[in-house]
Amino acid sequence: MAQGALPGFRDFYPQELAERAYIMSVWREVARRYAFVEYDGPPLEPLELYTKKSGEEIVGQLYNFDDKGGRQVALRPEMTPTVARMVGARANALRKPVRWFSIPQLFRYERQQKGRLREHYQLNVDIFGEASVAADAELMAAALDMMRAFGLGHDDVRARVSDRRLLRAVLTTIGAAEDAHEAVFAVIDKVERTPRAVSEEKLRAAGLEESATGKLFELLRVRTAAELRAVIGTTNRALDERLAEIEQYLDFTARLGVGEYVQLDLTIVRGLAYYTGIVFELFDAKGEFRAIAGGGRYDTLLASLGGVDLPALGFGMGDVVLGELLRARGLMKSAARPVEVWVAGGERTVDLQKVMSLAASLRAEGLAVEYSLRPQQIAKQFKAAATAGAKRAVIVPLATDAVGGTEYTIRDLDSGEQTKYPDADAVVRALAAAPGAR
RNA sequence: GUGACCGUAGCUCAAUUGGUCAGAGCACCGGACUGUGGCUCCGGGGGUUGCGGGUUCAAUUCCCGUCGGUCACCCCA
Repeated sequence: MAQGALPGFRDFYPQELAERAYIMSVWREVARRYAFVEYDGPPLEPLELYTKKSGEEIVGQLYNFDDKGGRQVALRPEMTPTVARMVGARANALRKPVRWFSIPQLFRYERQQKGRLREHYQLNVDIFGEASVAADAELMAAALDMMRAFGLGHDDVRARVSDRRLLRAVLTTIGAAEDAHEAVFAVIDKVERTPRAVSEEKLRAAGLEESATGKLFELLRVRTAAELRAVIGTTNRALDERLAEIEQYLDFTARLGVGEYVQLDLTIVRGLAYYTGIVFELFDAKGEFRAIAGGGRYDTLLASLGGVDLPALGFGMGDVVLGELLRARGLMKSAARPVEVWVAGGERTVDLQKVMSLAASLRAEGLAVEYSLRPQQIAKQFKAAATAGAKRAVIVPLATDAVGGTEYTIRDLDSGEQTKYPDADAVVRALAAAPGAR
């Protein structure tokens, strides 16, 4: 067996690259519709950029090394620190809100598994400088419009939304002490893949009363704001504020046309990281795959990284899980550009020369042209044209003999329809005038 | 980092209880088809059976190690 790519890394053969290009083209197109503009940063960053935000533990999960100048560097595992730096550096000059997106290749030194490699391309969409929930709704709409653009309807994809501040208010309301919240978050984050008895035990250890635990499990099953209000029963000012906000958010997403995808789901916590407000994850409705995308609001991150104090929110969407889902649903397309015209001619070098001249003229018109690089039987050339997926073929008359006449023929390889032209110029004019040879 | 399962041509797989078992289909290349393709027929290239040891008269088939793959845990992108 020949040496393959490193574990967790991918070779992109033309077919796979065409699929990747398709995914990226959809990302870019929808991002454009939402007026997000593209940026990029360096794939290699100072190690410190990541340890400062996530602590030293993260180093075990990074591709890092000392460069020849003795600097500690790392292949970027995420884009947020980079974009935070970039925005911070020009915060005053940028028109707010800042709407940026990027499609970086990210790296993570971790054992690979389904939907998770050591490298992937991840769309990052962020908004900086806007604290309103309208921005949260806008972000969600962009993510879901991408799903729609890929052909994934609300029967295929679910957007599960929560809000950390809402969850805190809920916890307080049901009687969970402030200092137990973090521990409760951790339990909630894993509640779906943990036996209930285990979760209950952990909640008890965190100091929750039996009644509060029961209430919490009820609340985690809630999927609308109205249900939440009904289940929790009592209310208070902090809870009211948060409920009003999430309700407005849900209304906004509906106004933006993606309401049927969105549901409230307090089990969504998004790790333990830097999120401060509304958080969300996109899943396939059947629950076969990992999260397709995830994100939320991180209003304090820029300031904590030593930059400006700007509210911020964003989401990431990787190409791996999305690709798996699209393939499984028969929705994967390819951005491959096929051969538009195949030029066929006789079996001698003089014939090949005529073929080359015509090919050059057609290429000058912008057409994708291929031909047999060595003189061969015309049947063979047609076989090659078919295999290449060419849309049309041009048959060049023999250079010397008059067999077959002196006219050029354009043949539609799908329909078999043929048209004759007196000379090469006429062929070029005909093909250049009728592009769309896809 | 931990655990389970798996590893035969580019792909999908076959090879009786270890004994001509290294094969088939697809793909690729060539020929049948000396001015027209995708069909058909024929032929060809390509594998030290992931790699390295061991057991045995004999291993693809058993054992160990290693590398790789898949899945789960950890963690999260």
